Amino acid sequence: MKIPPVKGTRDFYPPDMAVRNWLIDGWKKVSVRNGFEEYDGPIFEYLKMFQIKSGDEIVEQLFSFKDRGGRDLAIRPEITPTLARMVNQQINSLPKPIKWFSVPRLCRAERPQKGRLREFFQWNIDIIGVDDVLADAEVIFCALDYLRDVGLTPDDIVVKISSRKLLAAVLKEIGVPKESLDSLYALLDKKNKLPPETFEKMLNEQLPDSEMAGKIRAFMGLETISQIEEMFGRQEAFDEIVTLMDWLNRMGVGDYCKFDPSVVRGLAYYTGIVFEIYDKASELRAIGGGGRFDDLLKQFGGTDIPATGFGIGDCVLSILLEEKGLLKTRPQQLDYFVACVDESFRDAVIEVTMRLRSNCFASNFSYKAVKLSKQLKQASDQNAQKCIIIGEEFKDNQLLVKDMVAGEQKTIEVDKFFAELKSLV
RNA sequence: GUGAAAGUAGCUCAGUCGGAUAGAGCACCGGGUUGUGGUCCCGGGGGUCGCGGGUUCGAAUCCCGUCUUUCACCCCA
Repeated sequence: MKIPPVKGTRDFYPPDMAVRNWLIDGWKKVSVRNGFEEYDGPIFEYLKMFQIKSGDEIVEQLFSFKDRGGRDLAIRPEITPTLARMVNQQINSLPKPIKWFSVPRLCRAERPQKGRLREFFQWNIDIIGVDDVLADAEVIFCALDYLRDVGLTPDDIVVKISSRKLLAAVLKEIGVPKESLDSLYALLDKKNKLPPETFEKMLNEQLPDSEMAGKIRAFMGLETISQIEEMFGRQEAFDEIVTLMDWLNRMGVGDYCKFDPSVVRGLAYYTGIVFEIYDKASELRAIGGGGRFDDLLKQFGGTDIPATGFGIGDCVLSILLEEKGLLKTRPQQLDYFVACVDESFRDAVIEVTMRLRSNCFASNFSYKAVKLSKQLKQASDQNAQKCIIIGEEFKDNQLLVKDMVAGEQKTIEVDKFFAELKSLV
């Protein structure tokens, strides 16, 4: 019986795995050089952990199950609740600020489509315990540090930045009642994702006052902070976003960043700076996004401590990098391939190979003592840097070492060869 | 969860007014007489045409269902 892979999942054959490793190694490397430490949690948690932050409707998007003790559990669709739980558990003993990162494997029971699968990897970084906007800048820098490192330029991607505080202030200025804010955020978040007519219709439904609706529409279309100041007067939240932009410029990533009031983020828990990273052509869904969530740890039963962070998934990013020709792989690398001219040298092949391996050199050999030309082909296929050819000269304790890149070869005494290797390690 | 399109070898695809042993390129395996790879030449294996049912003398081809993929919704933590 043939069993197909589960809907929305991927098999990682060695070439795919090489790409995945390259991608994730890059995330980890950049996290570490930005001063973040890696953490991880279990891949399943209590179902209710995921309801605290996102509500009941999210349960439909979860892979959930009962364990044998009747506990309601779910495979993690995000790692932020786990982060909150872990931080809260040891809040008093953790040195502040907490700068942690993780690359969790996540599952969401959504309908797969371009750039969205049911199982994926997501790079998360978070700074907990700093309410300075500098931390938001550092988080954005960290994302761009990676994206720039892999070769994406300001012509390829843009970080659209706004502020929940600013949005709240403007909506208050406009006269929107406080109780309509959350549902309005959800709608505004969709502005660029819906056809204009549909957005208009939904906006009018939520906000019958046409004067208010008009002002909101005008606000969403603004491109600079000073325009907002002209239209709505100076707001306290301005300083914060001006400072953020200033930091990003000083950090050298200002040309990737753009103020954009239409960035809202759908989730209710964001409290300050919010941002989303898009491909410049806007043909793909968001590459990633994040923002400040100062109340979240408290909601998870912890202390009142500020936090900011982001998440970037592997699916959309891979598509973009592939399109730009920037996707690299890290294929199999062999230091040595040990070949022999005929069957009589098989024992020597095994002996030499294992000795190389014991000295920490990646080495391989052919199970069948096929023709030397075939063995060399295998060596090429496996990207061996060098080949050791064992033939008649082995009887005089000599090895033939062939450089597969340069094509040169030389004979060397066995003991001398291994002595030189040791000095290399 | 809703709607649309697609599914033929490991991959990219050809093949349908319904007709005989279903093809190509790439990949894979083997060979090209003495101990040298990344090129070339020759040969080979591999498909119950996604799966199940129906119509028909006969189905890869037509119809229905189902699964998967892709696209658009819902959603996007």
